[in-house]
Amino acid sequence: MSKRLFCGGLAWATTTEDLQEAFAPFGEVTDAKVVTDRETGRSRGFGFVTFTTEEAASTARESMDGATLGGRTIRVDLARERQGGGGGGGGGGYRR
DNA sequence: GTTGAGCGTT
Repeated sequence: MSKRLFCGGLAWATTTEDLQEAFAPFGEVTDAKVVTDRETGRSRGFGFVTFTTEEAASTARESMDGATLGGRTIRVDLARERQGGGGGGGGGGYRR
């Protein structure tokens, strides 16, 4: 099981390793990903980080939300579930 | 060579 966090407001230069390195000290990051445009390869300015425990995820969220990374203040929140079904929680209820 | 709230491609 793992907890996922959504990271927004990232600088265009922020990459997956930057996220992984930035969240690593808060817990064991099993997966990190900065969403880049599939066609241009440029960063979309947001990404996701997966932790092994919600405790690490919570600590990272409380510590990194509003923090500065790559020169820009980033936003950290509970990520939503891509697999339809779950959804809810985090940034705000929204259905798709 | 740009943009700035958000929730991702295999």
